[in-house]
Amino acid sequence: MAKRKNALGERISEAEHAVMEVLWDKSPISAAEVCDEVCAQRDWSIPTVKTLLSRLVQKEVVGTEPDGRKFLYRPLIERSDYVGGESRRLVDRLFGGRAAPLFAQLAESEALTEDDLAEIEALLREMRK
Amino acid sequence: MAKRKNALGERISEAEHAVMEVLWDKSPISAAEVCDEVCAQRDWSIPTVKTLLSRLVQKEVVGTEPDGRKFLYRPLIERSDYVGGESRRLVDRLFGGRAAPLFAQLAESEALTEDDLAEIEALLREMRK
DNA sequence: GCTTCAGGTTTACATCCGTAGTCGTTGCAG
DNA sequence: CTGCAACGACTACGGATGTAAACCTGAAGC
Repeated sequence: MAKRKNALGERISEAEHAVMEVLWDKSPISAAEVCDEVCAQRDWSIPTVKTLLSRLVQKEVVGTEPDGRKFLYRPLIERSDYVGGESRRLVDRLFGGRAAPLFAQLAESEALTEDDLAEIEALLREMRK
Repeated sequence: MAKRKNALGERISEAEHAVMEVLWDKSPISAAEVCDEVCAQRDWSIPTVKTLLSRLVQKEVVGTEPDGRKFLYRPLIERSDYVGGESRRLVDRLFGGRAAPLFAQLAESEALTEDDLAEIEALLREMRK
């Protein structure tokens, strides 16, 4: 299946997503700084981070700005857009586009904490207003 | 990265998932019958379906039983387990394991229909009991 | 100036995924 | 009995992904 969309067109892989999270959290930053954030957790080396960054730049979801002789990277897409897209993809693929069954599923697999329930109730009340 | 290997261990790819859906809907059935269900929609040929089926068998999420000359295939995992796992993965990866932000996200991106809201409200009331 | 080092660009390579073709066996129509 | 058609098994192959080394260039230290 072909899937070229807009700026969010090229899919972001899981490893790339880890890099995006760092950039969403703090940007613009250098490749080395990105590595500081993730290399430990994911057990990566600098070259790996560099590769992921250039792939993200190619996909036009990350932009660069020169800073002396190096680059600083910053995300070109909003985290909420990415997260929204992924969520929708899941809901479409597994629940026929309906959110309620997803909710039911989470409830059944005990993935909902008391806090979650309270928050969701609050959101619902909010939306009802 | 971690690789799980038991029943639900090996990840099911998107194409494989399409085959699983057929099997969850109707099983046990032959490869040809699976093809009848999906080859049109996904524009696949029989060899493709056979490949996907054998990969699923290798991953031990689909089982076979001989039926004369051929095999009948049937899923070895519950759809709800798969769906639950995928949902949880998404929630973990994108929302720090909390379901409420996912809900908020869906709300914000207008992925919630009036019906969804009503159903979720009902579910909430149910859980409160 | 020459060496070193940091940083980006290229290349590498194994695996997975999507998609499909070829091979070998064997029951069945002649 | 004999060739054929149906199956499953094996093979193929390009593209994406995870992971990383090799290489090039220019700045910074000595």
